[in-house]
Amino acid sequence: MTGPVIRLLLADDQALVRGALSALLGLEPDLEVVAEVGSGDEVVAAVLEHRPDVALLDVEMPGMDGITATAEVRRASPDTRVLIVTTFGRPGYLRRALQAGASGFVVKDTPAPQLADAVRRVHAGLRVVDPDLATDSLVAGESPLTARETEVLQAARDGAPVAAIAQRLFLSEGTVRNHLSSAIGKTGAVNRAEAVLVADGNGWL
Amino acid sequence: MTGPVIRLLLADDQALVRGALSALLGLEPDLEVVAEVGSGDEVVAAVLEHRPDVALLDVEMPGMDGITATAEVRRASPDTRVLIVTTFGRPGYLRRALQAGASGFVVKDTPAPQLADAVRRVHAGLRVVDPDLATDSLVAGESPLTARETEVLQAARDGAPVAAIAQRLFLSEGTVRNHLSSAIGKTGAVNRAEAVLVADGNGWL
DNA sequence: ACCCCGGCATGACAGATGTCAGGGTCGTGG
DNA sequence: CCACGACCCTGACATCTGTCATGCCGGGGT
Repeated sequence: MTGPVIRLLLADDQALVRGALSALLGLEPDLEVVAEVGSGDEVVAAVLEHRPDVALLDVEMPGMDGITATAEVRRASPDTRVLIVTTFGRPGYLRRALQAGASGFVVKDTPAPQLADAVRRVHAGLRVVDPDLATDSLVAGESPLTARETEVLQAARDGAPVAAIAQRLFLSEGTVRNHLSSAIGKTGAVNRAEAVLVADGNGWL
Repeated sequence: MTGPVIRLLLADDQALVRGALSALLGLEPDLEVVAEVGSGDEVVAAVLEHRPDVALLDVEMPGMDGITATAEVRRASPDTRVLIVTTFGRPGYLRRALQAGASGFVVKDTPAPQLADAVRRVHAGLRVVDPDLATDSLVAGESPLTARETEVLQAARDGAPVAAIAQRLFLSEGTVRNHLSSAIGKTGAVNRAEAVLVADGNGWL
């Protein structure tokens, strides 16, 4: 092995998955995992300390989500490329990750041998996105919800009644009902519960 | 390496995670992954074909959940022990998995080096359960919901209105409302949305 | 026999949800 | 300046949700 090694950072809150991915990538002679972190807010510090070539970030992590961490990494270490590795291929996630500066986006349904390939392509400056997911992203489009509607729908996630949401967000109950109604209409749902599922599934929340 | 090898089967619907676990366990000289499947309904056939010593099963899989697959495996191949490896350490899952015949239950938050240890202990006839999870299980207890209440609450998961649930389950709307009301009371929730979350979080659905 | 329990059903009703109309304020762009 | 969109608010109202009381049926246990 005389060629250069691609240095990697892994960020995933599930320790077992993180360790397994490290083992998988560690089998590749041209890849080396130099750091692993379990929460989003540890990513940038680890990037600055270890200077990886490619950071593989999960989306849903405690402390900071992978998309926000992507933007931070790109700002703090422009030479580090980001590959998102996530359970849910939600169109909104794809769009926002690419806008945040990610070079690639793979879902955990991807066959294992393809991950090392994706890492190498990202490292070589290419963009790696599943074509089906790209299509879904075009179909789902950008979130039709205003920031406030998104916030109210987020608050409605756990079934909170209008009064509780109004209290939590310092709004009147009528305003909350209006925002929910609007979000229900924009997502084509029959009620708030379904609106939450639609928006969540599209990565709009 | 002169000792015996423990033969493993992996079942997880996420190809990347499955492959990564295979790589992780494959690093152990006394472990050998002899089969991998991506859905629950493929588990038994693969067990019968490959005769693994230990089957590592995820819970939430298409085709058949890992708990049902556990019972099937234990019936079809009593010499094969089952280790559940799951994202969600829900108390109800733990209880039902052990009752179905699983010898171990680990969550994906478990540090990677502990997985091989867990496999060896299960193979040696020991039982492997996280003590915190066992405590949660005792606290949460068995589901207080009747089968019918569970079924109605399941149907309510995606926000379906009462009329739609009644139609889907061939019940009257009044009966659906009664079952939902009962489930809300038993879970201590304020409405059906919260009841779904409570029951889900406890592994009762 | 009776009793208990779970499941299903009906009906009444209070409160919550969602829709719609209308109005005001603020910031942005032409 | 005006127009527009986002946000917030109020009020009216139809519909849905959840609760409660009541009753019937079937199965299992004593």
